[in-house]
Amino acid sequence: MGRRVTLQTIADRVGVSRMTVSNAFSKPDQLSTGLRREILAAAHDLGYVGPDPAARALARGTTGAVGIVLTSSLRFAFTDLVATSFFGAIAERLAPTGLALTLLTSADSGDIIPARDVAIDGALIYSCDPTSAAVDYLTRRRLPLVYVDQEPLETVTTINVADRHGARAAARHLLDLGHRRIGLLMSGMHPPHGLIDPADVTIDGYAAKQRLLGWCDVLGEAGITPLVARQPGANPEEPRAAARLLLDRPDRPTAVLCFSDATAHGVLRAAVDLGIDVPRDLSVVGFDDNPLAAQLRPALTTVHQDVEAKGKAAATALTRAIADARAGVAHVPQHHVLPAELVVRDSTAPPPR
Amino acid sequence: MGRRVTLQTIADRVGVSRMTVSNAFSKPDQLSTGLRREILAAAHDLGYVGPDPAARALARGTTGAVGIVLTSSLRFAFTDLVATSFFGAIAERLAPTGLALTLLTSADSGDIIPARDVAIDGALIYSCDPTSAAVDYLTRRRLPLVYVDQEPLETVTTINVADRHGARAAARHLLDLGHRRIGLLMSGMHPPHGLIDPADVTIDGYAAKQRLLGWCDVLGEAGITPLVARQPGANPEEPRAAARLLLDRPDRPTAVLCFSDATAHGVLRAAVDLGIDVPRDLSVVGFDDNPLAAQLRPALTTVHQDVEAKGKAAATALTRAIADARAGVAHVPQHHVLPAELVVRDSTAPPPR
DNA sequence: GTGCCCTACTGTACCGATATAGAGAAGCGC
DNA sequence: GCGCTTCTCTATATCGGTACAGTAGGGCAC
Repeated sequence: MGRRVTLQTIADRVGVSRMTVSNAFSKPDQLSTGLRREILAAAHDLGYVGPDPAARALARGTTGAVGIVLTSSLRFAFTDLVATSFFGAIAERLAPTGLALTLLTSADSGDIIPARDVAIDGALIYSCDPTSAAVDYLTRRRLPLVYVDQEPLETVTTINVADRHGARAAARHLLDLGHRRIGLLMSGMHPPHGLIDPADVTIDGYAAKQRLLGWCDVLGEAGITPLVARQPGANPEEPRAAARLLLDRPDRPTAVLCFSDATAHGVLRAAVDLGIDVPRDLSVVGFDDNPLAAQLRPALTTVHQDVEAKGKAAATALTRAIADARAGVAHVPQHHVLPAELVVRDSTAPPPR
Repeated sequence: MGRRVTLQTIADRVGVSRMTVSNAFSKPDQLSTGLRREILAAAHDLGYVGPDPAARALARGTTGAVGIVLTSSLRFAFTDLVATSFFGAIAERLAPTGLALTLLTSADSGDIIPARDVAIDGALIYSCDPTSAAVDYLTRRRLPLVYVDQEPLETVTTINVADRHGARAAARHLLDLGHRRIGLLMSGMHPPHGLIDPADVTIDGYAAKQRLLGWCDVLGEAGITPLVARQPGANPEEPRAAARLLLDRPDRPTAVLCFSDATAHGVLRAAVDLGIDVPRDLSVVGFDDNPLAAQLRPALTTVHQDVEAKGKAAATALTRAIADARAGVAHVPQHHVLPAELVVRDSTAPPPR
């Protein structure tokens, strides 16, 4: 059985040095056209496909792929419209650079840590526990990193959305309409679930925390104590159930601020179940302005974030960080904050009298 | 400036051979606990993070990542609910094996071909022109491959859905209800668009072809010539416009068979625009049974495919092919066909008289 | 005490490329 | 004819690991 075909095989066949064959593939301007043609022909003849990516990665020190680390349930990452739009924007932005995108899960248990074992040139850390083993490895490996929707860290480039600002605007909007009994509907995998004290909210994720803080900034100032419910987020039916914790009660809120459009959708459906008219009897505010928000009925008042721009910014920041690293230049961490703006549609109105 | 820390650095420090250090990380049972602890401590001390993935990939011949090749617009791949659910199912299935998933685009122009330059252990070929350069490289590299929703090829393991069968069921359902004037709404990026002859349909993708064939099998048998419209698929507004080509005419169809639930959604919205009642005045059948189909109003009659199972089957087939390759066993190509079944909901009824 | 196995570790030979410096020939100005 | 640059191509030294075949020493059976 013949050995595998490598550069050397071709070099021997053509009678040139291995380096020249390498150049024929990787640096065409380093050799004469004639010889190059001859080499490529011989390569084709021998069934050689091109330089082995793994060997090239070792020799060059670059792999041509960047990672994106996801902690939260994979099911969620691919079900959530906001997440998928974000991935799409990144992939699209990365395509012309030739970088592939590798999905790295960060299950914290076991010793399966792709982030440790897969070769990449840099990574995006997205909606991911920053203390996870995966992030730890990447950091210690000194790979170029960009944090997205994570607690800002001085030393790392971050991309964030003005969630707190947006949340404030949402809360203020309800106050301006005259609402005083206000419910908050949070999302999060870990207990406690159900009706809870705002102070007890175990926060999952930086964005969730910022949104809650934003609401409380405004409500607190107005002396309002909201009613808070919390639900595990992945399943579309769960928000609907959680919403009833807020709606099935005599002193039910006249308005609900939701962690996302998906949870808001659950509230709308629960309202239908209960015969509560939105916005006449109940105002609902979402978050994200995902593609469905405008199509819901009533169209959802929500806080818009530009996911497309977020993906673009993340991809650009990462490619820049990688370029800096390659050039040996010290990378100066940057901190982008993208706007989040209230979009008033048809799901909010003054409270019933 | 000190050199990078490698296994050798640690070996020198501890006074053992490099191989022993390697074993401390990769084969713990090959050395005594005490020595191992000492080595790991020294490694930690020196800031060594673990074996370099690129070097390991070269030495071991495996990378810990598999690719998924996507041709169709990336925007589409991340916008389409069917595609994203599929990715999710794959990622979830892959996670416990420790394999990461690398998204490989196959832009046919230029020499940016991640599939050629990124090291992977195997790949899924999904909704992708089988003649693309990316697929060609992967094939010639003799990487384990699995084709999903592609024209079956004897020599490669394939995963397909019984699209043609499902399409037949959909068409038969309309005939059974009594429909005779039937429209088809196809999706495809390439011209011609608009109202076209079924024979002129340039097919994009194997699935599209199978669906069209299935419809025509049944309609042809019944002596019915359908009215066919075609639209570029990515944008949610486009089906709505294309639908009007079928609906804005005196002899408008009493029923429309749609390439996907997304296009069916467009038809439903066009019907609303035109004041046409579904299903009283118009029956609409989708394809895929995506998560939204049941939530549309009226709930969509459609052809269900189990995307979750498709992802599972794809991931399993690929990991098996990779295992076979590693073991040096000849891989016997398998051809899975998953069921596609009609789900009758509220968007179909007998034609108006 | 001899033979044998087992454990723990070592030495050498790759894995398949690229970087970098430099050698030899050709072209050019003066 | 001399020196200089340009164009091609070569030689050597990595890149950072892992595989595999040993070797040395200790324990055990008989």
